[in-house]
Amino acid sequence: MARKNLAIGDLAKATSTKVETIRYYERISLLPAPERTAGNYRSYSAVHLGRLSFIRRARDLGFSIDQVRDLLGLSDQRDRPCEAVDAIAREHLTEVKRKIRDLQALRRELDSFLSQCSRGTVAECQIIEALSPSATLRGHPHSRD
Amino acid sequence: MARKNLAIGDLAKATSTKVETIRYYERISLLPAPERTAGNYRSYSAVHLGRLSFIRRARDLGFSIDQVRDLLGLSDQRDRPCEAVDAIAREHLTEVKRKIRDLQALRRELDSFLSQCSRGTVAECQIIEALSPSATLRGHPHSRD
DNA sequence: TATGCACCCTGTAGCAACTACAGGGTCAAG
DNA sequence: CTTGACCCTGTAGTTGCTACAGGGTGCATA
Repeated sequence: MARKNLAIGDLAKATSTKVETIRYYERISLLPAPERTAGNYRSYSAVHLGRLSFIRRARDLGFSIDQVRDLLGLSDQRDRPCEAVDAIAREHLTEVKRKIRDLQALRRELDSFLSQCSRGTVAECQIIEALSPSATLRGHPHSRD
Repeated sequence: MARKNLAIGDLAKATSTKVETIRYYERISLLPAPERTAGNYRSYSAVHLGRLSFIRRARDLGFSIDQVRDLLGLSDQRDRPCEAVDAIAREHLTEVKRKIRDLQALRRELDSFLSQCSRGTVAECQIIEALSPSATLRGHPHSRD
């Protein structure tokens, strides 16, 4: 009673995934290999659709492939306590928070560089100046060659 | 009057860069190839030290290798207007802001998942539920196999 | 002088997570 | 029966390094 099987292109469209990515997921055993048609085409069932949707969603949320693999494994063990799931999500959240902090620090630095730009020549450019090593400790390199 | 030339390991220490990374930068023509000693060791001058420090700082600020290449090229054209420098920094800032926004959205989602975790079994896990495709549109997969 | 040992050399392969071919085969429409 | 859209496998490219393997160099010490 397999209702409607999907070719790889259909699955790709249904999940906004590239065909190559689906084959890649199969190669790394993230998505199980589907049946094949007489012409050797992959033929996906609703189970695959569900599984790939799960993967995509988790990937969109920034979980690594390994984390997704763990989450998938856990999601199949429905009677186990969900502490492990919680732990993965929590670990990921910590990572995300760290990245946000780092990027915000970065933004402040870039903001400050840009606000100081006097639109003169490169020689006076505060951005280049800021990137240059210990600007006050040396003369301008190549200043008179 | 070359004051003090550095072996690759010294340069690595001075810039908190791995030796392999320095050789990699040379291979991709980001850092110019230095002189060699009689024994074929790389011998770096203060110019290299300055250039690598610039590269590291820019990389720490999240500029891509190509952006760093552009910034380096511009920093050598000291009499040109610094608009191009400004443009690179501005473009990068836009990217950084976008990443921050994305990550904050992500954090909100993860926060909400975690706050709903009832510490029951995987079957009731809100995190898994949230990742699962259109949860209301289907029964539990594998629910009775 | 021999012998460690730390350092250096080249070249290549690996990491994540895809993406993009090349060089074919399949299938339905016209 | 040909055209075109799709599919197949396999391999190489992407970014920015990092990690070997299998050697050579240079200096101190026994």
